[in-house]
Amino acid sequence: MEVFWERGYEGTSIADLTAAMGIGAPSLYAAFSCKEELFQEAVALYDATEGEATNRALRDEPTARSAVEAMLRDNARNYARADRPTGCMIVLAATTASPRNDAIRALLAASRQRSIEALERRLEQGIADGDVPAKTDTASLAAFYVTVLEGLSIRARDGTSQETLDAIADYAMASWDALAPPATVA
Amino acid sequence: MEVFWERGYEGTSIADLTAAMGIGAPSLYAAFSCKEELFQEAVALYDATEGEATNRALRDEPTARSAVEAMLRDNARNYARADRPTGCMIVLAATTASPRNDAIRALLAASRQRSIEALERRLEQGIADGDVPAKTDTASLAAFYVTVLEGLSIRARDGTSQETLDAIADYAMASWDALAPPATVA
DNA sequence: TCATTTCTGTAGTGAACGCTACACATCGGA
DNA sequence: TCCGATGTGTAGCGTTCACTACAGAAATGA
Repeated sequence: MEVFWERGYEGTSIADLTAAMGIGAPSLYAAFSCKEELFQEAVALYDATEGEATNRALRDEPTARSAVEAMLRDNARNYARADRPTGCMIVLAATTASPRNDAIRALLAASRQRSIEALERRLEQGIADGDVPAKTDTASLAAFYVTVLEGLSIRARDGTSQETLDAIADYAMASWDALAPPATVA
Repeated sequence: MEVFWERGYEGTSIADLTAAMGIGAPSLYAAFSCKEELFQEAVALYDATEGEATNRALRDEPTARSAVEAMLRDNARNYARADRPTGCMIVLAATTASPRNDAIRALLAASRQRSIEALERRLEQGIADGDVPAKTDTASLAAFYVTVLEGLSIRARDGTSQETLDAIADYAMASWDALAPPATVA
């Protein structure tokens, strides 16, 4: 998973993977049918581990605002960690691809789409809870915050410091306060 | 340039390029010494053409706010155009790479860094002009808007509609109004 | 018209790709 | 101790990669 995360799908060879695992190619193919299936398993592992920060924020935070803020900040902290690849694997590992590998790109695009939809549902829950204005365009607002989150992955991969990533999250949350100030909630 | 833009550096083969150009490999190598140099020329062409929207916004718009807004909206419109690859080549063509091609990734990262610095200088000009609060952290604010811009490339590549990209730009500008309202300018 | 130069299409280089056949080592159960 | 099964290392499969030698076509200048 970490090799795919660091180098992307097309930038990772089977030799890279077997070297990282300390096994030979036949052992790898005894466990996974092909490179594509192995990548899918790596994505599933990534979702189950690194994706937990976002899931937790959307599930456990009391308000939609704090959920969005926690999603940005917790991921920003994870993206800049020095002990592993920077940024988000789902965002970085295959932004472009040869037509032969377009299914891989589409797989990650679908995962990103699910992130938008999960945030959108959380915003709708906020409307139901009364902490988000009823007239809010939840689809667009969810797209905005996922856009910032995806941009943070590029920033992190380019070496932007965690302090700056946090400042970016600040600016993004300022937008929330401008559009959905608590005072206007019924 | 369009092939690299669509498929990325590692996703593009010499055969893809010669097919798109309608020439043979020897003709290509008579004009460019290697794949990497050809890519650099494609990036230079991209900067000179597609980069003009951002340059124009930062150069010709009267205030820092309108410059940022024009940068986001003009690029958002370009990113979603149906007659060519979606999103920004500089952002998408090599977010990750094999160690062998890391120079390519670093080349694009340096170009992205220049975008942040160009925006930062425009914000400083806004302070000098009096349309940006003097206490503004120009480095962080520039990083924020470039983060949104880079996120828009991911969104565009995932097929997000131009209307939604525009709405995302709206939210990003709402952040400006929250942090740097015109009323507070001296 | 012809010699010279420039270009291009064919064909193929060595290396790296994803993937696999096969012999051998290792190990649990009888 | 022996046997069958499982798993691994070596070696190599066919293909594609970036890149090039070379011969013939096309274009240029006298």
